[in-house]
Amino acid sequence: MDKNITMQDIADHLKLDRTTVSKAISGKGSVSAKTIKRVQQAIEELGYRKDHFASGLVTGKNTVLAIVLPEMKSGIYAPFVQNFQRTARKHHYGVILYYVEPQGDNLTLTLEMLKQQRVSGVTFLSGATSPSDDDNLIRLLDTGIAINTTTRGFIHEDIDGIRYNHIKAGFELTEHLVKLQHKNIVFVANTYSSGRMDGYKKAMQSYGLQPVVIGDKQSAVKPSDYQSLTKFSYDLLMQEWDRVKDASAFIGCNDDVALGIMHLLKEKNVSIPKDCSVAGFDDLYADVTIPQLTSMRFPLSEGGEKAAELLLKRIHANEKGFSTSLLLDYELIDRESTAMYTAH
Amino acid sequence: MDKNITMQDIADHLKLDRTTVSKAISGKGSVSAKTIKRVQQAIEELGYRKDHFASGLVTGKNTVLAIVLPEMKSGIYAPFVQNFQRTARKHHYGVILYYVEPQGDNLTLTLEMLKQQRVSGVTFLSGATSPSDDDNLIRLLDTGIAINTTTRGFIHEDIDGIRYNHIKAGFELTEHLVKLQHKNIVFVANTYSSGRMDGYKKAMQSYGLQPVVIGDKQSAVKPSDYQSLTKFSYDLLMQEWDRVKDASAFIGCNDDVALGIMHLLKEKNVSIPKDCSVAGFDDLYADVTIPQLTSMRFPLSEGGEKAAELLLKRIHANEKGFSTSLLLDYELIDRESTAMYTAH
DNA sequence: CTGTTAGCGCGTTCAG
DNA sequence: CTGAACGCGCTAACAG
Repeated sequence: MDKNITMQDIADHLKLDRTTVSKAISGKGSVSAKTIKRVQQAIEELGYRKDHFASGLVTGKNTVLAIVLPEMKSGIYAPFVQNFQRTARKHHYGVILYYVEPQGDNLTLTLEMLKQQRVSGVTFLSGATSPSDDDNLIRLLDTGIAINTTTRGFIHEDIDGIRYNHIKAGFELTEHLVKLQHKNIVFVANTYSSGRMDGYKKAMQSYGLQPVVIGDKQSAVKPSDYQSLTKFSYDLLMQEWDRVKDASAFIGCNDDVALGIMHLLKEKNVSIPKDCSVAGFDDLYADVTIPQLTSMRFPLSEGGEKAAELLLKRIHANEKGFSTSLLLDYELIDRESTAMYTAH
Repeated sequence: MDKNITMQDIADHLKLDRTTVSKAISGKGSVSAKTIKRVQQAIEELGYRKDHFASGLVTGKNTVLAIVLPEMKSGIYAPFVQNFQRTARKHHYGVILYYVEPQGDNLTLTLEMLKQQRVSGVTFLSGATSPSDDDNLIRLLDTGIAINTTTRGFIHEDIDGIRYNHIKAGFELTEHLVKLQHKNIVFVANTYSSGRMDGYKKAMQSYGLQPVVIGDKQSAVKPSDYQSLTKFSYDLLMQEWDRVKDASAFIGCNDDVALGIMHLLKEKNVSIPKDCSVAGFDDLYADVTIPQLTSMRFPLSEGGEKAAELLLKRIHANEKGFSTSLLLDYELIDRESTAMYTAH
């Protein structure tokens, strides 16, 4: 009754061969313009839709992309996944998700499943793979699958890369505060010193200001002792208070850290942003802080979109030999926690 | 060279017919125990792995499950998705994700893609479908796909449901505070009065205490005026302060609201939890508050696991005619923001 | 330009 | 119990 109609059906209806129809649709073989028209019309009439799945069996590629991402409790990758899917959907591609345990051994299984499903392209998110997996990724290329990664260095000329400009983000946020007349700006780091801090230092130096970083190296308070970076930065600031209490602005190396700063300042009755400005990175908690936190928004949504686009591009125009590398910028989201410096 | 070996290969190797091998593997037709052994051995030897994709073309079902979820910026569903995938992977099923815009019209496209991909089962998350879509879901059943939903009422006897026990959660959290000797417990609601509030009221009454709810109906401060529930609850409490300042405990109808409460209490120099306890629901921001917030953890991870299991169960034992309905419990996560009541 | 002949890898009839 | 035959829906190499 509601049976799906196939190429055969439209071939019968037109007294043609199914393969001719196939060519008319794909445009691969040579078909007369007239029959192409007829086929197109019959397609409309009968409401035919090509079965990509069946087609996948013979071509070896299904209209599906995949994301491989690390198992984490945070769910931080949600915007990436969402925009990746949205972009894929525009091109009528589905999106399969594979989680891998960092340091786990299920990447192998994942790669098997990718192949089995005839996935056309896959993005490996930062944390899902390490350099030791690179050989496997390169081997995966032989199956004709499109590949890219985020936050990884160059792996292969046929693997694209998406990176984030942490340094520029650090620079811009610092510059923003400098332009608000702040001079005494403290950066609260983490033992893992990312490019964000480098950007901060660069900005401070280029404006002739003295960088002050706490929490980067041998502070008595270590983030590894905490399950929460917020509490870490709170305790850190508490301990280093004498050293930094004259600061008119704090930058947390991420929003968790920035929140710890805010908590401590409130406790010290330092008004934000009247007496002191606070800013962070990632833009995760803007809506749950009072005042709302100024933050450099991590371009995850954009990343998802670009990743899918890169895959699609490789799939449709399969030129080989050059890896494109995208460097995505953060975006300053200026909210209530930062303001013009005022002397007291 | 590295060619995938097929049933044909193992048939050749055993001088058998391909279809006999197929039967030996599936156990459907009748095959001698001896040849089954031989086949199993050859499978090991040659490293054969069944191609589920190809098999999907003939059976009409691929070893893939799907989740349909609403496009939202929050990414709250991440734990659900992650555990769903983890469960699916155990059974060698893949997971396809489809986002739909609430009130958008791409659900139709999504259902088409589900069918095209020969998805074996699908979970529709709360917010992705509304009662007006039910006819489409029921029609989808005809394709032999397994279906369940979360936070939806009964739809069809062949569609399972997962629900969350909001009332019990409200009750338990309130009871927890009562057992800490609190008597004056205020519930900060939202215009949408969920079961959480009902549970609160029920608990208060059953302990002979007077429920006090603010923010539920005609308060001058309306959540719709805010993009952030945190700011809403902060302002609300500010305005109603005279009425509730004697409370020894506050319950926010979710963690966003609870954070607004915390912010205001800090500003009023009410010490948490010494002078006043605060608790919330969902357990989203535990690690970024100081003190850490006591909260009823929303069983999203469990939901993901159960949803996948329900699908798998329907797929493998295809009995029809009874819809199972799961009611999942929240879990009290007792942290620093709640403490025994002490008179001042 | 069209149709023929072969598959892709597997499942489900039927005879033998 | 085994094998032969047909089909899932589509693509790709040839001939006509």
